[in-house]
Amino acid sequence: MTRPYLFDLILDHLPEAAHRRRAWLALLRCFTRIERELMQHFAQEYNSSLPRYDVLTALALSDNGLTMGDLATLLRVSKGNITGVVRRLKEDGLVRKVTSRKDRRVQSVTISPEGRRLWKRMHDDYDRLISELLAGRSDGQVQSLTRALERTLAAVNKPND
Amino acid sequence: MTRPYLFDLILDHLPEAAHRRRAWLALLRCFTRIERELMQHFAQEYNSSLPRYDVLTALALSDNGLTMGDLATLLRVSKGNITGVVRRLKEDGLVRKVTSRKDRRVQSVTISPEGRRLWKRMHDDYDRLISELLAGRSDGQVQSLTRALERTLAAVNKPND
DNA sequence: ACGCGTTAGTTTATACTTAAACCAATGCCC
DNA sequence: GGGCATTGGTTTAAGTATAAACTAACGCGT
Repeated sequence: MTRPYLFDLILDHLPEAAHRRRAWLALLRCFTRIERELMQHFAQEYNSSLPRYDVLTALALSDNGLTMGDLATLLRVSKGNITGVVRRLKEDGLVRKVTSRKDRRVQSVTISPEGRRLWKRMHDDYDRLISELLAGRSDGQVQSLTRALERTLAAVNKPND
Repeated sequence: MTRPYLFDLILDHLPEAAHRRRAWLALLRCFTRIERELMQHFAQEYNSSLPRYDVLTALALSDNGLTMGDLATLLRVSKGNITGVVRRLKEDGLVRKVTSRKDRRVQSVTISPEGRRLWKRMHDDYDRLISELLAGRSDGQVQSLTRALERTLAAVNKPND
């Protein structure tokens, strides 16, 4: 019925006891399913993308602007990546970028009024979409999933010694 | 202590009741954390990538080879994407690609012996890495996470009625 | 056999991503 | 103040991703 999917193929070849591999597969599917929904919505509705939204979010939530390095650290991406995304946002008038007077190596990036307006709309849409996508689960089920994921993340971050 | 992270910034600005947004944030963090680990390992160890591994996996688990369209459907990516990844795998001698004699539009892609050898190593590594990353969680905890994710995915796939 | 819609894949244009090389400004240390 | 390591960002090269335009082959109906 549903289109064939690589992960079903993998699942068929997985020993019953591969619990962790199954968990990762479930995580991967769940993530990519939701991410794709968000991505397509942003593309159609705003001709924009999740990386652009992330940069705008970082700037919108930071009062005094951020440097390129701040952005790279916050978003966990390379500095070269930030250079490109910010350049395109600037071309669209959504952010400003000025060289710091104290240290001429430093670029200070701030969100423009149009940028903030767009961000607000995207932000609301994002929340609404997530709510809709997860509407089939009760608050309790959602919170229990959150706890399981947070504990898993914590366990991954400090590997057992 | 840990480096500042956009998602912590967002979390600070989130109303207590945004359960679904919190769940998505947790899912996103957990996923990207593990994916990054896999990606870096594949890059360093095999000078390769997850998309390449995915294509090799699809071919390794399919007995008679696959067409470009089959690969695109299985991996849920565009056909143009497959064209590029398969071309590079072919250049590295990991796959073969021959035009079907029945229908000269169709390309039949198969994994080469070297491709299968590499895939086996990557596959074992992949399993091992996932096991290590999730070693801090008990089998029961892992299975409970899997169930929660699978139910969430099912709920996302058939929106509320 | 001709035309024509459909299908399979490739190409193109653009964006996002990284790592690594590079450039320029800073700030130290003597 | 001259040299030099460090730091902040950009550039470059390559891979990954999409959508949309395109090409070639098929197959069907007449």
